Amino acid sequence: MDHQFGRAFKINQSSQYSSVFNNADFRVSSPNLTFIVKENNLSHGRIGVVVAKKNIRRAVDRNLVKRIVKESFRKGEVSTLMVDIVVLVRSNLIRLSRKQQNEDLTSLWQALIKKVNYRNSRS
RNA sequence: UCAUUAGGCUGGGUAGUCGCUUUUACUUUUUUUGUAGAAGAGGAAAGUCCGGGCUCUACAGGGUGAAGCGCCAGGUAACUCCUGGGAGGUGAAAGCCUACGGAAAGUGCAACAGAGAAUAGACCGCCAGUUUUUACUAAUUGGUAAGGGUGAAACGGUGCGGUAAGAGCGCACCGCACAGUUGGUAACAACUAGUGGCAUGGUAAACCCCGCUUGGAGCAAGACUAAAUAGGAAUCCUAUGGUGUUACCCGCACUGGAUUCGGGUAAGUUGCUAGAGGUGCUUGGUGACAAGCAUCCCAGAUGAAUGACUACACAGGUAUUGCAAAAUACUAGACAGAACCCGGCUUAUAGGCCUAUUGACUCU
RNA sequence: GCUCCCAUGGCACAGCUGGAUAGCGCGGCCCCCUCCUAAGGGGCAGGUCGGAGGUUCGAAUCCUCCUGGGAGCG
Repeated sequence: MDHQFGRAFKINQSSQYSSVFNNADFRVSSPNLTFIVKENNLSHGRIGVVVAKKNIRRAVDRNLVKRIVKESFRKGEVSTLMVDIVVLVRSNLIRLSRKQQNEDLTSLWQALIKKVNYRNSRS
């Protein structure tokens, strides 16, 4: 499997972010994370992580969370889906252990894939 | 060996897999893609508290105001920083701390207590005179700052003389001020058969005075490319006006301005990392630091690159067992992430290592 | 990147040209009033003035450094 993760896989403009926020197709969430999802016309998925300074105070932790989320996005199959994903992070995530974080993420990815497949089969 | 104090260094390691950013070479018609290689967070990157560089603004002119600093000498691009020295405070010592100019230019402040709180002050007390009384008792007039008491603070201290009682009233010693001499670049220190009888209480992180420093804005500074170009309509105000110009006035430069309607843009490149640079050696200096020589190129992201997983060894923490040594299990964790760049300050910081100092104990 | 403000009982505020018992309203507790409640009246508790240093005889107040919260400019 190809595990590339270049700049094309990131959402990197504020207009793109706001379009996802305003025209979201559906959401998937856990107590610590929320995924906001919108279908796109590209051949691959894109991801952007939003971490509020209020939720996670230290810059080290904020960057670490972003890296972890992107890493799991890259490893999984979600990057092949044609969706834009914005991830909102809550303050509890940093208190969990690394294992729990990964479990939380993988379960959310699976739920997301199910929803996308369901929508595709209906249309 | 234990404790104390001061200073410095380090800031987990090795291997593998998958990724990220920049870049070099090759590949490719250019972009892209691919292959191989190289580089990729800190001592505080932090707080934004000071000082500079750099950029723009009249290359900043004058005045008022405002802010900061304040023993002396040196270092530095500069500083409110650093080094060395002095003075004061503190500690048994090594050490540590100090916004450390002026209260003899002026103004103000000092609650409560106390007689009196700043051109001193008679509450008790002491002494003298007068009157009175059994009384050295009381009253009154005056003298008196030695004693008591108040307070954070009471207008030199101790002793002797002196006196009605007292008083720098006189003397000796101490302290203080001034002067001189010596040492020191200086702050300052030491000394004197010296002069003065003592004047000058505290507070300037109260106003203030003196001296020194500071024009303002900040890489979203600024420059360029492309696009849009921007000119249009209406109304109103006016060359004693507006902008540059972020305290105010003058001066200087440029110039008509404001509101509404409708419309458009907000993309990229550069600035951007060769620097008061790093490393090593030598020389000068007590030191901060400086000079010379050699050598190296060492992060440049932009919803923002340095991460994840696995294994091993070492040290650590927690729990259990154990007299202990140790064993087993779990855990991975110091503080923390560059955003134009430097010099400092301040704050956060697990564990480890090194050097010196002082004290105690033991041995030789 | 730059600049400024605030923090005082449970809550919202005053005191900030230094002077000691830190005050007011709402709330809490107790008592009175009422058949009972509300309203009304009386009383009580509750504060190391965000933290740490410094200046001063004396600091909520002045100065310095931190912590937390909020606002503005571009």
